[in-house]
This record gives sequence, C-alpha cells and structure tokens, in this order.
Amino acid sequence: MARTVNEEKRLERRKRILEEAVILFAENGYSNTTTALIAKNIGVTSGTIFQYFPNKEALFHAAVLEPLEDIQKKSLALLQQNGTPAELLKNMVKDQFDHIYFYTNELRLVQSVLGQRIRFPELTQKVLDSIKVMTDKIESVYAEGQSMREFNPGFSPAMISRSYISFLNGVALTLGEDIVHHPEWENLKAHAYYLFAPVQHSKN
Amino acid sequence: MARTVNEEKRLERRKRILEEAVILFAENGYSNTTTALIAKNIGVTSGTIFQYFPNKEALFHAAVLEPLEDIQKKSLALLQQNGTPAELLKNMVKDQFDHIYFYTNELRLVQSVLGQRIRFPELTQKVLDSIKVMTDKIESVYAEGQSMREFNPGFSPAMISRSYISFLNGVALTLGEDIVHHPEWENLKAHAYYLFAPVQHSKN
Amino acid sequence: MARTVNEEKRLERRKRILEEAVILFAENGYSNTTTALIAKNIGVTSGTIFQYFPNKEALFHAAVLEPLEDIQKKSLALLQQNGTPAELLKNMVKDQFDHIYFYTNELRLVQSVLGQRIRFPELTQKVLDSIKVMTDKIESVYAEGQSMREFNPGFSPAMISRSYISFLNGVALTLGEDIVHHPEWENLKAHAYYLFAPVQHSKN
Amino acid sequence: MARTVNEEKRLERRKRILEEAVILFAENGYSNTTTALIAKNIGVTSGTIFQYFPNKEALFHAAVLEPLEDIQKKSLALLQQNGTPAELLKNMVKDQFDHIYFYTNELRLVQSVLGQRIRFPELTQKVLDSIKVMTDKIESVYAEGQSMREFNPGFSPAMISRSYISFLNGVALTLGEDIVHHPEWENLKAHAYYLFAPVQHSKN
DNA sequence: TATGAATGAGTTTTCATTCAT
DNA sequence: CATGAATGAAAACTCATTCAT
Repeated sequence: MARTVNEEKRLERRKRILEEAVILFAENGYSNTTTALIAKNIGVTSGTIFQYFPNKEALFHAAVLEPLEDIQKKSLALLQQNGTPAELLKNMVKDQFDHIYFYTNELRLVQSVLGQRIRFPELTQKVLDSIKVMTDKIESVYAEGQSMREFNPGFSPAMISRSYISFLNGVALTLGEDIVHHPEWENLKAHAYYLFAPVQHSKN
Repeated sequence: MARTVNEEKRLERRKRILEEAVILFAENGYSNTTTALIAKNIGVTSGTIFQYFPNKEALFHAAVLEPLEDIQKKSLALLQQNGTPAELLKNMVKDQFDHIYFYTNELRLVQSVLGQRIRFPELTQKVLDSIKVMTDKIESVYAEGQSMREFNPGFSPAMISRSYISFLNGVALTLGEDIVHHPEWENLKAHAYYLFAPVQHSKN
Repeated sequence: MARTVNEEKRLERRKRILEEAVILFAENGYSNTTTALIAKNIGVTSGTIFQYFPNKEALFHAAVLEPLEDIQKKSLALLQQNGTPAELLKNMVKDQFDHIYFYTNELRLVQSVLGQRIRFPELTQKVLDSIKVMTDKIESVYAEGQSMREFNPGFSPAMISRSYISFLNGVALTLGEDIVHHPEWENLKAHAYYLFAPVQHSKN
Repeated sequence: MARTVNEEKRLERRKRILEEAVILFAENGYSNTTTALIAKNIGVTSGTIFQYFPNKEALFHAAVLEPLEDIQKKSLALLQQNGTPAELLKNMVKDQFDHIYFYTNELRLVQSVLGQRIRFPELTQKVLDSIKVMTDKIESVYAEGQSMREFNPGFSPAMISRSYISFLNGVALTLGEDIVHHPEWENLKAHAYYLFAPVQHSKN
C-alpha cells in the first residue's frame, strides 16, 4: 500500500512532465525545447526529468504518442456506439472539431513529426500506424453507410477517410487562436462533414 | 559585362544553396539541419554559406518564402487566365495536386513554420500573409462562380477557400512517397475540387 | 545551512575564474584570451565558465570592475582615516605605489578598457565613473590641505587629482617586472607625491 | 621613370592603408579590427591589403612603429635645437601636449601594445626600445640642465625622464575628447613641465 | 529520489589568407 | 596589380546527460 502511494506520486509527476513537454515541444519544436526548461516550468530541477524518461527523445516519443492514443481511443469509442453510420460519423466530426482547439498542441506535435520523417523514422511509423487504425475504422463505418444509402456510393471509402483526416490536420495546422471564435467556424465544421458526401434526403 | 558573369555565378550558387536547404530543412527540421551539412552536400565548405546568407535563420527564411512565392505566383497566374470561374478553379486544383509531390518539401517547410509560430513569429506572419493573398484570390473567383451559378450559392466563399487550403496542406502533410502513385490518388484530387461544391448541371 | 555550503563553493569557484580571467585578459587582451584557456588554467572544462558568467563579455566586465572597486574602496578608506590631508595623501600614494606591482594586471585591464572605448562603451563609462569617485575624493582632501597651507595654493585641485591619477596609470602602463626592484623605484614613488606640490616647511 | 610613378602610387596606397589601420586598431583593438574593414574604409577590396603587407600582424607592427618613429623623430629634433636645456624641454613638453590630441590614436596604439606584452613580445620590445631612445635623450638634456642649475639637482635624471613619459602616457590614456578644451587643460600642461622640477628663479 | 554542478561534444559564425581571373 | 569568392581553422556558447551528495 505504501508502495502504491509512491507509485501514484511517480505517475502524477510523470504526467506533469508530459503535459509540459507537449506544450513546449508543440510551441517551440523539439530542438528548441530544452529539458531544463521543461523541468523549470514544472518546478523541478534538470536532473529529475531523467528519473522519469531515459532521455529527451523518449520523452518526445511519449509526448507525441500518448495523447494521440487518448484522442484515438475517444474517437474510436464514438464510432462504436449505437446509431447509423451517418449519425456516428457526424458525431465524430462534431466531437473532433469541437475539441480541435483543445488538442491543438497534440495535433501540432503529430504534424511536426510527420514533417520530420527522416529524423524520427520509428516515431513517424508509429504515428502513421496510429492514424491508420483511425482511417480503417472510418473506412468501414463509411462503407456501411454507403450500403445503407446514407452516403454517396460513388466515392471510395479509403479515399474519403484519408480526405477527412487530411482536412482535419490541415485545419489544425492553419488554425489560429482567432479562428475557432470566428463566425465562419461553424460553417467550416459543417464542411468537414460535407467531405463525406452525405446524401441529403430532404434538405432541398 | 564581366560583372554580369560574376553576378550570374553568385545567383546560381545562391540557388543551389537554397535548393539544398529546402530539402534538408524539410526532411530534418530547422535545428537538426546543420549549415555544415548543407554546405557539404553541395560541395562547398562551411564558410561559403555565410557569403550568401548572413546567418542560418536568414537562409531558413529564404528557403521558406522564396519557393512559396514562386508557387503562389504560378497559381495566381492560373486564376488570371481566360475561362469561367469553375474552369479556372478546376485548373488550379489540378495543377496544384499534380505538382504536390514536386513541391512536397516546400509545402512541408511552410507547415513546419506554422507548427512553430512562437519560435518564428515574423516568418509565420509572412507565410500567413502570403497564404492570405492566395485565399483572397480564390475567394473572389469563387464568389464570381457562385453568381454565375457554377457553385452552390449556399457556402461562404471565405470558408470555402480556407477549406481548400487546409485540405491541400493536410494532404501534403500526410502525403507519403507511395500515395501519388496510389490508385486512389486520382480520386483524392477529384475530391479536392468537390470541396468547392460545384453544381453538376448535366454531368450525369 | 546546506545551502550555505553550496553557495560558498560557488563563490569560491567564481572567484577562481575571475582571478584567472584578470591575469589572462591583462596579459593577452580580451579577444586573444579564450574562455577555454581560462577554464583549462583553473582545471575545469569549457562549459563551466558559462555556469558562472552568462557570456565572455560579462566575465570581462566583472574582471575589470570588481577588482577596481576593491582597490578604490581600499584607497578611499585610507583617505577617511585620521590625519592631516598631507598625511592622508602621502599615505595613499605610498600604499598605491607599494601595491602597484601587485595590482598591475588589474590596472592594465582598466587601461585596456580605456584604450578601447568604442568597443566597450558601457564598461568604459563605469570605469570612468569609478575613477571619478576617486578623483573627487582626492580633490576634496587636497583642497582642504591647501586651506591648511600644506599644499601650494596656486594649483587647481581638479587638475592635481587628475594629474596624479594619470601619473599612476602611466607608471603602471610602462611598468616592467624589473622596475619595482630598480634603485630608481623609491625616487619615482616620491615623485608621485611631489606632483601634489607639497609645501616643504622645514624639511631641510 | 615610369617605375617611379608606380612606386609613388604604391607608397601612397600603403600610406592610406596605414592611416586607416591606425585609426581602427586604436579605436577597436587589434582583434576587433578586421582587415576587410580597413580595406572597405579606404575603398579597396579585401585582398589588396595583402599586396602591401604580408599579413595582419605585420600591418599592425607598421601601424604601431612607423608613427611612433615619426613622433620620436620630431621630439628628438626639438631637443637638438639651440637653447638652454630648460628651454628645450619646455618646448618639447609644449609641443607634445599641444599635439597630444592629434596623436591620440598613435599613442593609444602604443599603449595597447604595452598592455599585451605577452601577446606581442617583439613588438613590445621595439616599442620599449623606441621609448628608451627618447628617455635617454631627455635624461641627458635634463642632466645638462641640472648642471646649469636650471633644474633641481636633487632628482635623478633617469627617474625624471621616466616620470615624464609615464605622465604623458597616463594623460593620453585618460584623455577624453572633452579634456583638451577643458579650462583645466592649460594647467595640466604646465604641470607636466613642473614634473621636471625646474628652479624658479624670479617667478615670485 | 531529487538535486544541480560539471561535462564536452556539437553548432554557428567569423575572418585572415589564398588564388584564379 | 586588384579583385572577391572560397577556404577552414578557431572560438563562443548550448545543452543533454551524468553523478556525487
């Protein structure tokens, strides 16, 4: 039991380090973020970081992958619920775009990895794998939706799911602090769903 | 005349440095690209770089902005030609996606800047300004197309142009070497134009 | 208490760096003294210097100003003691010239700054300010001595104090290792006091 | 004859380089003065300097020694004229202090060498030799003046001449642009001569 | 476990000097 | 002779990482 308390403390501190790392890596890039600054920002000294992560690169890996998995998990869960494919996808889009600002740092981190594939090859692979899990799921839900005539059957599910992920990333990338409060924002969100080419029954 | 020869040589070499810088910065990121490596890759010694650029950051700025301007100029020219708005935009989309692989490095460079706004504030501003010129132009062409009933009049031109640019960037970001030769690629290109919500008169 | 031990260690090491810096800067000049050499001479590695001084220039500033202040303080204290102005000034001259060899490096450092005013403008100003404190004090003591008929009343105290400081600096500048042990040395010291134009009552 | 014209041109340009070198070395120090700047300031390109001086150090040597010799020559000439020792020395002091501002750069250069003896050992030696020629001459003139009862016979000529040179250097060192136009300046000049301890016959 | 001083390899940048034109 | 591009050695400074306390 005493162990557990210590264990909890350790996890708590590890989490704090990771949180700060996500912010700083996302804002300043990998190389321009010093481990000393991360340490300072959370009120520990430089050596402490290395009690929790073997080196800076491992910390970066964790900062990129762990939040990505959380986000994925959440989105996958949304697609596992009850509802028609169209409802599920609409729901997922809404959720992702509603939280896009909240996850900006995490998404930028992912993007920065994709922008430096040669430098971080294994990490890139893991990120792409993680994204693939997502697109695969979207693909299968979409295909089912097509068979139910909820979506235009003329499009390839693989292409559609890629398009959506690209769009999501592109929006996050060009996202500024001002945009989510911009009057156009709601329309942009709607347009994300439009990418799926839903069949509009009685919209006309 | 003698001057012109030297001037040409200088420009030629400057161009070579810039080309190599684009490749390396895009592949490895700013901090992980050493000026010495750029020099080595083009067959000069470390000091030579600094005969052409005052420092590494200036080289980075040039590597980001100069190609961006070239790309923009080309795209803007396409929108200035004769043709209906729909034709012009279709043309532009085709051109940009046909060359996306050719410009992957340049686009990634732009993306890496946007991903590190705090670190490169002025450069970020210039990039955003440059992008705005593009979206503004697309907006006006699109609005004209709407008035000509070529595009669905229910969408805001500002949102549409943003969406397209986001999509373009998102695709470039998640683009792998394999994708452009993938059977899905042609469909993805078509989907980019679909974002503009063209009215399909008698296409069926 | 534990803190105090560390603090003391830090101060001790800082002092060692400064001592070595004074020697090397004075002997080789600012630019020709490498931080690596300073480090090596005191048995640490290159990076350690920068744990104690933010950069080379700051180290130089400290190496110039801190000893200067020590010397000033000591001399000012001498002028604050009991005694007639003539006694005080004679005392000060004796002390300064007795220690001139001990402080040669420190004085040369000050001189090298004055010889590069354009390069070290703020430092020059601080040095001049520091010197002014000294000359002002000498001036006032001298003026009092004049009113007491200890000094020739025909001279301007401002000029006299400047002359003395110039002489002191000039001697330090042209001082060689051999001079202080030279038979002429005692006479030179006496001549420094002669600059004050003391009235020789019944010395003969 | 054609040769002579070229020869003159060379000498002229060499002189221009030297003039500029004196200014820049004096103002910024040896290391902080780049050969490229010297070249630029006189309107030639970087390589040209090395057509006239084998390397930077040789240029520095020339910039230090040549003006020093000129100044020495002039002062020695003054001491070779007709007149009593007192007249000659008074004359020399007047001349040197009248021109001290004119020669500030040259004097500072000499001082900067003396301040970096370990770095410029041969140059230091030459400078000290050159100064010795001067002090020797002053010494002999002074000794003659003592024998003629123009100067206080109680002082050692060697000490007196050293004192004067030290004073001259000290004044030049602490000299600011403002001082030569300062009301105290004339008194300071007079005090320089006072160092020689002249016997004031009927001044009272 | 946390600390934080020391390390030292690595990077940018400068600049005297060379040499082909 | 003058040019000025290229060189490459040298120096300041950074920072992840270690380790004695």
